[in-house]
Amino acid sequence: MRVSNAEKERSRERIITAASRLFRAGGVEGASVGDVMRAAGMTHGGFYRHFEDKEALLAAALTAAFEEFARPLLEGPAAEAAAARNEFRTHYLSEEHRADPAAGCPAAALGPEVARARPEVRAAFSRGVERVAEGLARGRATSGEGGREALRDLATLVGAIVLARAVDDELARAILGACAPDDARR
Amino acid sequence: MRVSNAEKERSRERIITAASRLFRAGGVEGASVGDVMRAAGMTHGGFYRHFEDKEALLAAALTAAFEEFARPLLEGPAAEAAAARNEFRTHYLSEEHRADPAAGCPAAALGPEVARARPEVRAAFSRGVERVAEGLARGRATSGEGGREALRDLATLVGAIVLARAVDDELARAILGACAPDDARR
DNA sequence: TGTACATCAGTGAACGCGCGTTCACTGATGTAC
DNA sequence: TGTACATCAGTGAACGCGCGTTCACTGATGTAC
Repeated sequence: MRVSNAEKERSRERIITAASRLFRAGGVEGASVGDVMRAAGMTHGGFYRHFEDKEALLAAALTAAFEEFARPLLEGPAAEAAAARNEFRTHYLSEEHRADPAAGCPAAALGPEVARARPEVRAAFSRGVERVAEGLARGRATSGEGGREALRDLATLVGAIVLARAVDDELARAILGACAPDDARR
Repeated sequence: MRVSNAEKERSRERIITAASRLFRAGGVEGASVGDVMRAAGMTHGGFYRHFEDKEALLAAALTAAFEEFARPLLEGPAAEAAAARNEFRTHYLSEEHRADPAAGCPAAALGPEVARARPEVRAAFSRGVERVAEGLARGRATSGEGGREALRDLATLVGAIVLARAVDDELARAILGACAPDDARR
């Protein structure tokens, strides 16, 4: 039975939200279209009324995940940007973030899979990375150097959590600790 | 027809070498057991004379890939450790490494998949990360600080290449450039 | 505003396909004497 | 060293399974008048 346009839009949002969590948790290949639709409260058949194919959903899920993930960096007043950045970094390198990829950084969870995906998916990922880097650059040197620092910071964070999640607990703690700010300079 | 023990051992090495390349190139799920065996010059049925299952092969492939990848850092004389480290870093952040994951860093190519794998696989990955970190720590401060720096360097390298491979070319260049040593201090 | 009809969101069965794994078989290799 | 037999590496067919995607169908919604 047909549902209203407003309800269709709500269905679409539920699908994207579910995919954004399930893909980050288990990888794109670890969550089937059926899994995603079930998590969104529907059956699998209706999926193709919303997306061309599974990879189109991945693009939408990445955009949503990055936007949500970068929000704390981008929404506060400029004067508090440095504080927001520190808080972001601390959370990023926390045991909670390591243990909960479903709500965590999409770049760390899906990078290698996106590297093998269609240009459309890579484009969504690129825009997301730019958003996070933009957030990390706020309130920094206005020259190109601020952007450079932001990108290097982001790379360190992503690498740290990718490694920490794949290694045993002891080594993970050493990695996360090594990448944490060790003084006020950072 | 049965083959000699020596030939069996050679078969095993070919399987591991093929898997180590194919898994890095396309992900573990992107290369089937049949693909690996074909690349090793055999048919799929014999696979289980060598490995319990596909994940056991992943553990072996990770060990081999890390050992090969860390070798340049570990084998030279101690006096040249700093130079080897710089060369390693430069190659790591190069366009060649970005374009050729099959011969590249196993951590960057397979981290997220390993994070979801069995303890046996995670253990092999952990030992590999330790080996690379050991290589990066050679000739550095003997205190704990040298190891800390090595781990942070490794995280930056891994994150940079994970991001660079998933984003478009222009942003990739910016990321790799931002993580490259910009003076003799690094 | 009301009516008649076209549209289409969601359902659930079905499809073709590739996967990891198993198995019977072959015949060369390993081993016990 | 030679012989007889057990072992087992590799082959290729077959298995069960889950996947992405398609499709006929239903009936509520959207729309043209």
